[in-house]
Amino acid sequence: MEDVAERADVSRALVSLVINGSPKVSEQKRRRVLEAARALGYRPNLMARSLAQQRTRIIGVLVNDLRNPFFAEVVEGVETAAESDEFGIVVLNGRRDRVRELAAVETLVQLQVEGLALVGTQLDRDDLAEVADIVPAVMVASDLVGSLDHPGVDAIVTDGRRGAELVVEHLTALGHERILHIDGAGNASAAERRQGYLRGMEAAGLGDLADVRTGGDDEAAAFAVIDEILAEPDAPTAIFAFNDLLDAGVLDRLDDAGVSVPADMSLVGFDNTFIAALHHLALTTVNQPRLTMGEMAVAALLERLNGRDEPVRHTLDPEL
Amino acid sequence: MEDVAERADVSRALVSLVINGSPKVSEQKRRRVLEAARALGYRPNLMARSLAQQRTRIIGVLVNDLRNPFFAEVVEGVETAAESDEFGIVVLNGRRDRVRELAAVETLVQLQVEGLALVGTQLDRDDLAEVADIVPAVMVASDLVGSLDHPGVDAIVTDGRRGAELVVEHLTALGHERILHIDGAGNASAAERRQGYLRGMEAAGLGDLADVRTGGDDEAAAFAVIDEILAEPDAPTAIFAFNDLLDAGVLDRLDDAGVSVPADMSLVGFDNTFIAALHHLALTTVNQPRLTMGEMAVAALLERLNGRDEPVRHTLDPEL
DNA sequence: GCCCTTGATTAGAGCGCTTCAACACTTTAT
DNA sequence: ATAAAGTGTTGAAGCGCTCTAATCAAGGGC
Repeated sequence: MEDVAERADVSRALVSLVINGSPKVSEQKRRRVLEAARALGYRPNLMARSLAQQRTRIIGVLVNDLRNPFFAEVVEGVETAAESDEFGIVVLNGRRDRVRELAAVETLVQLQVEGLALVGTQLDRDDLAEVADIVPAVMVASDLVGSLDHPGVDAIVTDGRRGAELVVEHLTALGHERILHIDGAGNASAAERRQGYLRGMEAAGLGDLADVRTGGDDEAAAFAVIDEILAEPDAPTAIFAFNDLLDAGVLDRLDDAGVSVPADMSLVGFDNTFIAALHHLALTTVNQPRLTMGEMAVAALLERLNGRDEPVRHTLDPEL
Repeated sequence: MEDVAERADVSRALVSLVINGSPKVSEQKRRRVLEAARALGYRPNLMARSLAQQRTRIIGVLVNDLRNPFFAEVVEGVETAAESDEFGIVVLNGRRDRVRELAAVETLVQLQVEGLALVGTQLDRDDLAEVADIVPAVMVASDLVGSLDHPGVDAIVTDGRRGAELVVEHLTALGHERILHIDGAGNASAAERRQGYLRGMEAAGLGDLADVRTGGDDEAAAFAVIDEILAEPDAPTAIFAFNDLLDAGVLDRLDDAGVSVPADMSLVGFDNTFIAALHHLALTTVNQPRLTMGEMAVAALLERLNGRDEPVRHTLDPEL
């Protein structure tokens, strides 16, 4: 910056004004500075700028699992919204490991992000207690584990309970009674969907046929469960899987076992990822408005930055 | 930091030493400082640290498209490798837009990243000319457009030509002759695979049956092409799609048209994403060692940081 | 002709940290 | 006893930028 100033024969302060597009710089000097900057290949140092400015204009995004297309799309929503508000984002990948998530949050805070978007994370209230006092945070697509709100944490979620109920209603309408649920094990959204399933079964008068098995959140998690189920008497006629990824695994294993879908078994997933849309799979699934969720998350953070103090919780309606 | 120093009754310099785990601090003061830091909830400011230290320990990652599981997995490889070398990564998503990619590179440079991993990007030599003098860069899974090397840019690629040849060999071995290729349009790896396809066809004595159509790199890109093909006389008996995503789209559209795979049409993709592995699709595809590629990229960058000056180019072998 | 305003420019302090050289204090060698 | 070497600690400069307050030049009003 010093060099640019010297070459343009102005002060460092003026270079700063030009770089930041201040209106009170004469056209003549502006040109001189820009020319000098180009000639020297000058690039402002974002670190130094942030330090001096005491703000970074960065939103930190922590994702449960980048390989899950569902989360990837939520992140895209966050990214577009942030971009249009002149914010940058830094994405860290928790890779389904809660400890890694915790470390990532710490990194982001130290990076001085101005807001924290937690996409599908498994963090609980205590994990965020300290952090939420420092930087506004918003949970997206999963809620604080245990549902104990923190006044500094907003939430953008789809109603997983309702979504699961929709699934059960759909299947019972098709005449199914033995409907089994393979859940998301420890995944942050698992409990909610499980509850919705159970409630749906009750409501349909099928309470004692309700059957929940422990699954997970990727294809591999389905294999053991399916083998187990098929070996039992009274196999279900329909399976509701925690999410599309798991559902795809279920489909695979059923295929291996010669069970054809939907003739011998109905299948429903959750998230409406592009996988479900592939005609060969044609999985029934529950849609969550991914991009919108990402955008709403950014909106929530910006409101916080503009002074809002009470927590906000947007619950979106799922659709079959 | 000042506050911590005061509370622990030491100088700011000593706090710095403790935080950075310097060995030459007495156990007693180390304890006092850590205690004070905890009590005050002190968090080092990464921006300030980087500024003072004149290094960030951050690797910038620019991805062509995060929604493509192939790229997501390469990024995971980069991430794990970076992590074990005590580097952080910042991921930016180009979303298939070259202009956005260019802007992202600029952002990363201004962020003072110490290395640049360009995953599947469409940038060319000129785009990087300036940047590559400042910060080491490595192209992953795609090469500089035009293949004009830059001495500051390394490359980790799979041999797309060979991969495409493998595909053609596979299909001809099955007895196919009318093998059509739907390419990746402007995608960075498209040209190479196209060439491999053409060469393979020549080698099999099928040069005049070679037929390349413009596709793209996502499912939607396939629709129009398939409609077109099916309307023509002499439809192909096999299709080689640019990548798995496109291939899935091809499969979908064939399905719509009542063409069954593989009975009426053979299909091959590229990348070996988990999509191809789904039994219901069971797409034949060409594998690239994604995680390894990510890890090699980091290794290449670190070598640069340790003084290597000549460019390096690792070409990995694809596998059907 | 003087004072005030307006607009453009600059000096300099400060952002939170690291690090080098200097310092005080011990320990060891002579 | 004294010099030399080693430990642990600190003062202060500096990283590249921003931003406030001060300075300067040029009109405009009286």
